[in-house]
Amino acid sequence: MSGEQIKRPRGRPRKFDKTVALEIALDLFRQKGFDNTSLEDLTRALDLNRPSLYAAFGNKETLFQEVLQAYISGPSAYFHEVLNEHSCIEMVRKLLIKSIELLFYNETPYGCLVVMSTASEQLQKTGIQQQLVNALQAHQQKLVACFERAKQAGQLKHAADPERLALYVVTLHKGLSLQAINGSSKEALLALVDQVIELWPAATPAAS
Amino acid sequence: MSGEQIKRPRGRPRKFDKTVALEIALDLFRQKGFDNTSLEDLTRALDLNRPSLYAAFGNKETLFQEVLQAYISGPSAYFHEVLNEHSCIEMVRKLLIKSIELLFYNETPYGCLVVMSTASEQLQKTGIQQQLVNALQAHQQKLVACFERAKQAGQLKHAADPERLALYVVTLHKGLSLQAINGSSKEALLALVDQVIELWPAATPAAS
DNA sequence: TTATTAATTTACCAATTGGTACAAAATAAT
DNA sequence: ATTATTTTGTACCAATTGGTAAATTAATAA
Repeated sequence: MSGEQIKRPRGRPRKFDKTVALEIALDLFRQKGFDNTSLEDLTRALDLNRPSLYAAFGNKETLFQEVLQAYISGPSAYFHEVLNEHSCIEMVRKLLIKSIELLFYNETPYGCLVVMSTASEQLQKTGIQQQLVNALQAHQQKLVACFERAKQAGQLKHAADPERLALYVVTLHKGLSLQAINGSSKEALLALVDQVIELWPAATPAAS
Repeated sequence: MSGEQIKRPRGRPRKFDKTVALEIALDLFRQKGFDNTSLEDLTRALDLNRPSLYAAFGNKETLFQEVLQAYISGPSAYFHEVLNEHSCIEMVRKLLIKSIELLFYNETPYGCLVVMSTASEQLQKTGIQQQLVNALQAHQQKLVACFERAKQAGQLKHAADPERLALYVVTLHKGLSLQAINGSSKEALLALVDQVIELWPAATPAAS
């Protein structure tokens, strides 16, 4: 029974698990956005008091950043995973569908962490907002690259403009989050994805 | 010279014009959203003190509602005007283009009043949010009706689903606002509209 | 047992929030 | 002139915000 002995740190042990704390905080931030999630909301949901939270995470902004990291590498990892799809129409489909699944992973649809915090003044003046925008734009550029490759490979209509197409997709992507918050059903949004796919400018196969 | 004599009210005259006050407040709400626009922001921008504002508008929520009414019947009147277009593809184009023009009517793009306030807890618990959502859904239904008529008139592909198409359009519409806030240029967004129009499932003319 | 380390708890802080009481000022009606 | 009416200006309020100081508790290392 000489199990893996975890080397416990020196002082009083933490009452809570940082990882699950981040998950709970994520849910809060997604539901209410950064500004509307108060320290009181956080400490109540995490069942710890303010100094503990500050000792563990610094302050509200740094907490948000940790949450954001967990969000990126966790629930919204699909964001980058889909880039590996071979067919670009399939990539778009997966991107949108996974986004919807994430929005509805809980019965009451949570918003998107990013979208729900776009209006935050605090995130704006601390530069976190800009950091987020940059990440989104980088992702958009990756989409452009994908579409360019797809065009070379003859997957897209020859008139297709990769740049425009990427903007089109990310605009839809963000729009989905607003629709979910504003009461569109999961089914309706999935149907919307079908619509997008049907309209997709895939190269028409050679005349039969 | 017996010009139209304006019957002045009884007491001390107002220092400010309610109409322009609403316009200024609109700009603030559009930039910062409901929650992040403080009473101090408002009174400073309107150059009046709090009691005056409260005497004239009730409180922050009722002020917002008046602003909203002014917004609906003013800058975003296009919202309903475009419904009168004969061609439904032209309607969609106008809807999206006018939306972009509104977002960029000032050099620094303001957000959409609605989108910038989706995360507001205050608007949620006062029911104003729901009221907004209802208005948007009513508008969406009008789009559905338009597309149904267009389909009858042979403007749309016979496989087109008016319901899905309407959701598609409003999702793009809301997405535009987020893109503007997140730094997309007016030109890029206008190009996006072209993209949408090119993909539009218009009925293919009879084979030449 | 004692010292060290790090977390918890309680209590507090300054700043900001939306909102208001009350007196002074400006106008019209008498 | 006086009164009635309405808005303005000053000063204030309770509640909430993000954040912290200091003492206490729980663990390990000596």
